Amino acid sequence: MNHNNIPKPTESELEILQVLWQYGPVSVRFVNDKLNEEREVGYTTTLKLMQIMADKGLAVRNTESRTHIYEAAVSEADTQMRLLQKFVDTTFRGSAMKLVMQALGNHTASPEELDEIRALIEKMGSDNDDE
Amino acid sequence: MNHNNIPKPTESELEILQVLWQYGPVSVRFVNDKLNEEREVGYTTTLKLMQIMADKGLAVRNTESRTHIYEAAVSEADTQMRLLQKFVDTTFRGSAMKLVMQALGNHTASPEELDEIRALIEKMGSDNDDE
DNA sequence: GTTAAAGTACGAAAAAATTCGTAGAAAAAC
DNA sequence: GTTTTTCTACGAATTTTTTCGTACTTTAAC
Repeated sequence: MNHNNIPKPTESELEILQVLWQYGPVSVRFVNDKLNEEREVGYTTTLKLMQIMADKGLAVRNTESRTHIYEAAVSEADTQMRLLQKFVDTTFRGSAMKLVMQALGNHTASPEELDEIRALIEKMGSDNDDE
Repeated sequence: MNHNNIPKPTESELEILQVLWQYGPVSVRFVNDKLNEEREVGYTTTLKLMQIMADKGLAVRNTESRTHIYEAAVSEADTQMRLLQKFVDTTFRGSAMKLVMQALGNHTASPEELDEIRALIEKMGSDNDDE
């Protein structure tokens, strides 16, 4: 089935997407093994989930060989952005800044990371005439 | 019922918590009206949810008068932190920095907000001119 | 060739979350 | 005082998500 608007992944689907994003086109067996490093999941459970994901358009699969190979059909950055948007809305009532402050305050950042953010801030401050 | 470890709120429960956090101790009617500003929700639906929340320990209620008054039993900041932690893990694979960059990059920040972040970064011990 | 192992398909059970209908009590309106 | 409105209680239907059992097919091992 080919849906035009891809829905947001569920928790379990996101776990699988993480594996697909990290390791590229892989088999169900591979994904299931990865998931089982964290928690016990049955093989057919993972299989079913990945089939559903293919159905929803979250993943694509190559069925040429008997062992189907799955690949993410949505980009990591896009998905993160979508989920972040929703998360900011529901949890931080839309205040991205509050989220940033909380995340920053809670995390021990390295000087390099802080420099990165500093650079981004400078860039944002200089050309904020667009968007 | 009094649970000792309060579970993380579901999506719907979080919506209700937002109202409780913003408006303090209020009635079910009040919460339901607020929710209906966004989307249609039946009164008994909201009622049931709030009863469940009281049961779980997410909210407390005063049943002295016929109209029960509900109040959040978990703090906004704590809950945000808990949910943020989980969100960073599942969506950004634990990289708070990537989340911050994404959130910053996606949001049009005011100069005041940027100053706030700049200040926070300075405070985090970044007064070194390395690299 | 037979047996065992590894795959997919798929329905359906189980679990979790959401929504609602109905009953009955209390308060308000008339 | 009767009727109407407003509230809680609560079971249960619905929907969504997750998990799994079983059947069947293909490949690998022996």
